[in-house]
Amino acid sequence: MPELPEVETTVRGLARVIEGARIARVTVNRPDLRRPFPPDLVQMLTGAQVIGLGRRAKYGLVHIDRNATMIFHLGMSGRWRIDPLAADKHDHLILETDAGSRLALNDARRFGSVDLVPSAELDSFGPFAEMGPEPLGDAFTPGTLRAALAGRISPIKQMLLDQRVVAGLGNIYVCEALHRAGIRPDKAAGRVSKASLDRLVPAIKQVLTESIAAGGSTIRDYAQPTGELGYFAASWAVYGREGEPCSCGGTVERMVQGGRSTFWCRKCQK
DNA sequence: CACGATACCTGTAAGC
DNA sequence: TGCTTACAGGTATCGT
Repeated sequence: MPELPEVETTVRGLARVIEGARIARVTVNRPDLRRPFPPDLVQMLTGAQVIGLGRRAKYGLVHIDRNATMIFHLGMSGRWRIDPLAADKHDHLILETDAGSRLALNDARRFGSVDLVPSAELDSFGPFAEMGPEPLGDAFTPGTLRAALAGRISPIKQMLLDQRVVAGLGNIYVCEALHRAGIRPDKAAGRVSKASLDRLVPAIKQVLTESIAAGGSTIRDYAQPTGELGYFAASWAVYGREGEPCSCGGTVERMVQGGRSTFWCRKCQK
């Protein structure tokens, strides 16, 4: 999926087109993604004005003037297409604005989701209720991370993917941040030194910030809503680079943790 | 409760 | 050219 930087660039792209606009027409091409669409989705969106966009972790938020918020998740393969030139069989939900723009939520694998909640109840929306801090927020510090990891024996890689520890990281940026901080991905989370966590937190913030500035990471089907590519993939130091040289002179390796690929360098990650 | 395995779904690339 | 297999940005759920 789209991890945090890709959702952030998606939300910014959508905002340019729908913030302040009224949704004139809603088309639902299938009844569900991972979950069924909310039964009142079409009724609530049709005629509503979009008053603002937002993001929580990897979820995009579309606030409308009916005290409601549409929450979308892009799963592994989701993306919004703005004014697509042609229809695609995976365009599942289409919004048309009164200004004539078309927005298509496209998701081949359908691991994504769309929910609708009263805006006042956002914090109690299921997935948000137990979520950890935003990695780019002030509440995410070496101290809070250290407290969250205390006593945990799972590998640090897997703990960073746990949205209850920190919310918004995915496979790519966890690999990249651990590499930047020089930490072995399979080290028990509770045994990562304070000095390492002091490097890890800024490494996470930097890699996310740099990726957002580059427009995210384009892989396969991810693109910003406008169709522009995200260029951060060119900056990956380890992700997807098995067998290639690491900048330290070592070699990037791949291992499997929790059924997912981890890319790392044993020479500079200890 | 923590943790690992599995399921969900389609597309693409690699291997034979 | 098929056909088969492995793998892909995530998360929910179900075992142990």
